[in-house]
Amino acid sequence: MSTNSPRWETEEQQPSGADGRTLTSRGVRTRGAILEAAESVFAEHGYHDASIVKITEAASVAQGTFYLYFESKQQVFNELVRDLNRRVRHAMSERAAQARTRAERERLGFRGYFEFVAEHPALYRIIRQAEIVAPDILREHYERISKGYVDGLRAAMATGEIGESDPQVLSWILMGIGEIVGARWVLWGETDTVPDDVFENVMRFIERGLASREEM
Amino acid sequence: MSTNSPRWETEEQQPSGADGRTLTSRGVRTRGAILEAAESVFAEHGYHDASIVKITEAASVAQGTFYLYFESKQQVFNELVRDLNRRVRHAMSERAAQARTRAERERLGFRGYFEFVAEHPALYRIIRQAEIVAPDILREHYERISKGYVDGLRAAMATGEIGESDPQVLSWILMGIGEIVGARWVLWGETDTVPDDVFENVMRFIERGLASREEM
Amino acid sequence: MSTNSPRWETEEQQPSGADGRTLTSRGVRTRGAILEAAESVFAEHGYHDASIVKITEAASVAQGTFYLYFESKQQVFNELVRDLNRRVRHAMSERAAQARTRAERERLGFRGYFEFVAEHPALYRIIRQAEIVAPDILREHYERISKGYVDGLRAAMATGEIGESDPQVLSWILMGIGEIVGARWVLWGETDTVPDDVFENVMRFIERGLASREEM
Amino acid sequence: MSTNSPRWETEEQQPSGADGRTLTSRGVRTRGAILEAAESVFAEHGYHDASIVKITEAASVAQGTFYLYFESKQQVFNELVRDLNRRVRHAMSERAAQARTRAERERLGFRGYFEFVAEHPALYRIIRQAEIVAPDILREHYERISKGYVDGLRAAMATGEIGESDPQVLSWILMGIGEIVGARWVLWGETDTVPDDVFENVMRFIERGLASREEM
DNA sequence: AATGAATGAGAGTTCATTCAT
DNA sequence: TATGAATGAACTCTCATTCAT
Repeated sequence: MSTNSPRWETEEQQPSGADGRTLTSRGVRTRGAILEAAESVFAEHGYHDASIVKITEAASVAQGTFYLYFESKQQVFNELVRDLNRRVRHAMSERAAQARTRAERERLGFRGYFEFVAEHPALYRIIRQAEIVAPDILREHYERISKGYVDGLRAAMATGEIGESDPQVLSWILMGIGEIVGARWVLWGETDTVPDDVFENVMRFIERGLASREEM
Repeated sequence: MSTNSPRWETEEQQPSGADGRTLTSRGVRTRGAILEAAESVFAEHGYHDASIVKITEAASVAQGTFYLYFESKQQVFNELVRDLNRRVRHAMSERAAQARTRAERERLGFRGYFEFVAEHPALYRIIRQAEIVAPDILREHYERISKGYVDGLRAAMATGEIGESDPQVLSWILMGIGEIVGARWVLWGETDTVPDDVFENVMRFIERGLASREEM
Repeated sequence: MSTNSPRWETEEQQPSGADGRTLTSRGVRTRGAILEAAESVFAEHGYHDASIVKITEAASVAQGTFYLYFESKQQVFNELVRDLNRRVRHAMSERAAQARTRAERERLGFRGYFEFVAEHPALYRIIRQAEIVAPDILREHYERISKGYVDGLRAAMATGEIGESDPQVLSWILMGIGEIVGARWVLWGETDTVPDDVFENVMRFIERGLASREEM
Repeated sequence: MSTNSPRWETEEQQPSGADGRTLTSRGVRTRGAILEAAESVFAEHGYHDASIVKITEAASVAQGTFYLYFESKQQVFNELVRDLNRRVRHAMSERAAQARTRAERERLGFRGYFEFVAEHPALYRIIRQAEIVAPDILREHYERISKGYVDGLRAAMATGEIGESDPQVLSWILMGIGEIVGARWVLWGETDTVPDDVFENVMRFIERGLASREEM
C-alpha cells in the first residue's frame, strides 16, 4: 500500500490588494503584517471584539491601510480560516507521509494535528467562532479535512486493513475526536501538547473503533 | 449493575432580580418572557447581533425592564448556557434511564442527545459561540457532561463490560463525537435528526472503541 | 372668478420616531429641536458637510438621540425639503388669498414667495442641494408648486384674463423667475427682501408675458 | 444695429501645473485627461461622491498624478465650472451671431443654450452643485452670462426694439427661465432637447415680456 | 513625470446601559 | 414594576492628501 502521497495537501494562492491588483514587495510585506496581526487579535478577542483599530495597531499601520489589502473585517477573517485550513492539512499530510503502515499513518496524522494546534493555539481558536461569523467557510473547512480522511479510509477498507463502514461518517467522527481533544488538552489545558497517555488512549480507542470484525 | 439512576441529572435554581431580590409572580413571568426571548434571539442572530432591543421587543417589554432582571447581556447569556446544559443532561438521563444493558444505555444517551439537538437546534447553536463569549461557562458545560459519562464508564469498567481505559479521556471522545455528528447531521444537514444508518455507524464505532480486549 | 381658495395649500403630518412609534411630548420636543438644528446646519454647511455631530451639537442632544427620531441623515434632509415645500406653498397661498383680482393674485403669490425666502434664507438654501442629494424629492417639490400655478393659470385663461398658452410651460417659467430672483436678490444680495423696483420690473415682465394678444 | 459681435464670448487661459510651472506636451495631455475624467465623474456622482480615486482611475493615471496638476479636488471643480461657463457662453454667442434681427438673436441665444445643455447634460448638472461647493465661482458664472444679456438688452432698448426696463433684472429673469426650462425638459425629461412647442411657448412669453409698450 | 502605498481624521451609525418619570 | 428617552463610546469604513521611490 502506498503511504507516502499526501492525503490532505493542497494548493497555494498569491496575495493581492483589496481591489485585486497585484502587489509590490512592500505591499506584500504590509499585507502579511496585517494578516498576522489579525490572526492574533481575532484569537485573543474573538471576531466581534477584534476591532480594525486593534488589528492595525498590532500591525503598526494606519487604519486606512487595512482597506488597501482587505475589503472588510469579514473578508480577512474568511481568509484566515481558509489559511488555517490549508496549514492544518499541510501539517497532517507532512506528518502522515512519514508513516510506514496504515495504522501509523492515522497516528501520525493525529500527531500532526495536535502539534499544529499546539503551535498555533491562537490561530486555532479562531475556527470555533466561524459557526456564526462565517458558516460557509467553516463547512468548507470541515469538508476539506473530511475528504482527506475519506480517501485514506476508503483505501484502507479496500485492503481490508480496517472494517467496512461509511467512510464519511468515520471521517467526521475522527474530526470530532481530534477537535475536542485538541481543545481540551491543548487549548484549555496547561500542557502545550496532548500528553502521551491521553494520546495513547485516544489512538487505542480509534484503532479499535476502526478495526475489522475479524481482528476482534 | 444499576442502570436506572440518572447519570447526567442535576439540581434546579430559583429566579431572582438583577440585584438579587426575590420576585413577585408578575416579576417571575416577566423574567421568564425575557429569558425565552433571549434564547431565540441569541440562537437566530448570535451573541453579538442579538441586541437588547431585539430581545426586549421579542419579549414585549421596554428596554429598561431587561435590567430589572439581568445585570447585563453577558449574564443572560451565561444563564442560558447553564440552562441549556441542565436541559441537555436531563434529556440524556431520561433516555438512558430506560436502558436495560450498559450498551443500550450508551445508545440511548446518544439518542437523547441527538433528539435534544434536533428539537432545539436554535438553542444548541448558542453553545458554539460560548468559546469566546463565555469560556468559563462553556468549560463548566463540558465538565458536567463529561462527569456524567465518567461515572457510567467507570461503573462499566468495574464490571468488565468495557475495557480499561482512562474514563476522562473516553468521556471527552464521546462528547467530541456527539458534538460533531450533531452539528453535521442535525444543525447543518437537511434532515431533522441523525439518520439511522449514520447513527448505527457511529454506535458501532463507539462500541468497538470501548470494547474490552477480551471481546476482540 | 373665485380668488380666495388657497391654490398651493396642503395637508399636515404628525411626527413619529424613526421606527414609526408615536412620541411623548418630550419626544416631540426633542425631535423638533433636531429638525430645527438640521435645518440651520444643512443651510450653513451644505448636505455633505452637515455632519450628525454638528446637528446634534446644535440641538444639544447626544449623537445617538438623532437616530431615535430619524433613520438617517438622508431621511432628515428629505423631510426638511418636504417641509419647506409645504411651508412655501402655504406662504404663497396665504398671501394670494388676499387678492381681489387675478393680476393681484400673481403679484401677491410672488410677494409671498419672496417674503418666505427672505424669512427663511437658511431653509431655502437647502433646496438647491437637492438636485444631487435627493433628486426625486426635488422634482416632487417643483411639481407641487407647478401644480398650484397651473390651476390658477388655467382658470385665468378660461376667463380670458390671460392669453392662451401651455399652462405647464408657463408655470415652470414663473418658478424659474421666482427662484433666480429670490436667489439673486435675497440669498446673495445684501438686502433682506427683493427691492421694490426689482419687484416691479419682474412683475411687469410677467404681466406682459402672460397678457392676451388682444391686450397688446 | 450691429448683431454680429459675440455677446457672451470670452478669453482663453493656458494650462499649468499645480505649482504654476509650465507644462511639457506630455504634461498637457495628462492634465487634459484628468480634467476630462473629472468632468464626467463630477457629473455622474456629484461633487462629494466624486472621489480622487474615481477620477484618476477614469483618467488612467495614478492617484498622486492628480496633485501634479491640481492643488485640490476643489480647485479642479472650480476650473470645470469656469470652463463650463466659457463653453456655454461660446455656444450662445456662436448661435446668436447668425441672427439678423434683435428678436431672432434672443431666440438663437436660447436655442444655443438649450442645445448646449442637451449636448452636455452631464456637465451641466455640475453647476447645480456649485451653490454650496463653490458659491463664488457660481456667482461669477451667473454674472458673466448676465453681462452678455445686459449688453444686448441695453442696445435693444436704445433702438426702441424692446421696452425700457432695468436690463439687470431682465437678464436674471432670462437666465432663470433658461435654467429651469433646461433642467425640466432636458435634464429631467426624457427628451434630448427642449420640444418645439415648449420652446415656442417660452419664446412667446419672453418676447411679450420684453415688448415695448407701444407694441402692445 | 509618474507612481501607489500610506496616512489619519472624520464620516454615519449602532447599542449596552442609565435614569427620570 | 415598568417605561422609553437619552446617552456616548465604539464601531466599520472612506477619502483627500502626502511622499518615498
